[in-house]
Amino acid sequence: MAHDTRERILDAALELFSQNGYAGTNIRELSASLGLVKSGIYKHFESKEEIWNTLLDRMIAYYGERFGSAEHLPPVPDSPEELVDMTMRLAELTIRDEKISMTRKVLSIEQFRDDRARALATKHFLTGLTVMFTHVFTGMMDKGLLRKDDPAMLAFAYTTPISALIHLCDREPEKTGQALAKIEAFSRHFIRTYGKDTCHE
Amino acid sequence: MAHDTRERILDAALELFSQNGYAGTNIRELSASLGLVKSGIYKHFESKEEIWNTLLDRMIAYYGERFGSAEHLPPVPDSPEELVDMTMRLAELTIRDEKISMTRKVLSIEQFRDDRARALATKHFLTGLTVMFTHVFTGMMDKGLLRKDDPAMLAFAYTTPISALIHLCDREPEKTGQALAKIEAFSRHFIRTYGKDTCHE
DNA sequence: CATTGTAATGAACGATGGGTCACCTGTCAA
DNA sequence: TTGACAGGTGACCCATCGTTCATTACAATG
Repeated sequence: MAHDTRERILDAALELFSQNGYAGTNIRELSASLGLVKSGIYKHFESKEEIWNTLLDRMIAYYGERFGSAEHLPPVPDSPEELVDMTMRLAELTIRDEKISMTRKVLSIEQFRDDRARALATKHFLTGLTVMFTHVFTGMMDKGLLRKDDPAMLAFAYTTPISALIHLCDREPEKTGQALAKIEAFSRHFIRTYGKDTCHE
Repeated sequence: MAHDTRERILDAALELFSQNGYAGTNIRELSASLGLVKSGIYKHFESKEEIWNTLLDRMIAYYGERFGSAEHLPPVPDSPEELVDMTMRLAELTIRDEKISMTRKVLSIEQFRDDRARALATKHFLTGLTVMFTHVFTGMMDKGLLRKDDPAMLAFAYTTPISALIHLCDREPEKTGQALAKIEAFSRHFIRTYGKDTCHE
């Protein structure tokens, strides 16, 4: 019970912060959204800022254990089609998972005023995916599925367009369908371009 | 003088909003940053919200006349090197121009709570550059500088990675040098991949 | 010179923000 | 049964928020 409320506060805070930002959220509506009165919050956190810092701690820790460690690197695909599959699974997950989506929104909002949010935003939006797909593409080149090229550059060229579409979904969720279709089209186009057997004259 | 102060208020508001967001900015520090007392603001705007709306009007109008009209489409390059040049000029401009950079920051912060900011963010971050480079690449294919391919897809694949690096510069300005270098490297890599005479076996 | 209008001031206002505190309630261990 | 304590309540505190207003400073106009 004790722990439960603390977790519920963090959940609600993430939701509100991802909509209105830290400064745009007040303790009254935060507590109200949990069906308790505002002073109740202070039994679990000593200040609004502590809620924010705890939330950031969680986001940083979650990201670290989920994407930061080597053992969570995805398996190297055995065919171009498997790359598309893997990409789509990853994209759908990261778009549809409410918590991950809200985390991205919060980072978008707070990245310019909080240094830890700034650093995590760069990981989330740029370097994380690039590192992951550098590994994937290195493996695919070894297997002869991709032509020899700079895997880090390919990873960068592959993940940033997808990332842009993920951001679009955060901003305009009603375009999720189109965005996913575009991700798939892009993924196939990418393979057509960089696949081993491809030669355009 | 009259008009001047109004403009200075808008400039200062853009700067503060881009750092702390609309909710995180108060009229006192806004007026203080202009060397006047807070009530002075209300001779020029009737509310904080009117400042925000005026600022958004300006951003929307500026974007429309700057990137929205057909006559502002860039000339089609006559060589691959010219594409790199044009890209670098555009990137440096958009990164180093304080007002444009602050506009992007504001849109990042406010995109989830204001519908007009949401729409403008999608233009700024995604569709604007794509439309522009669809035109460029169509022209380059006609001139035989790029292999035949879907120009919209190429434009998407070309502009979104650059856009990601521009966002990085907004977030971590000290990385501007590396980011620009990476943009150039990416641009050259892109041409090596899609240039007409290229054939990887 | 008097007048008129505009920009700026500083004191004040009500509303709302985050945070505190004394109190109540139910649970559980001794 | 009792006592301690965690979790929740409502009244309250004070700083700060956006905003108003009577007044002043001053430039331009007649």
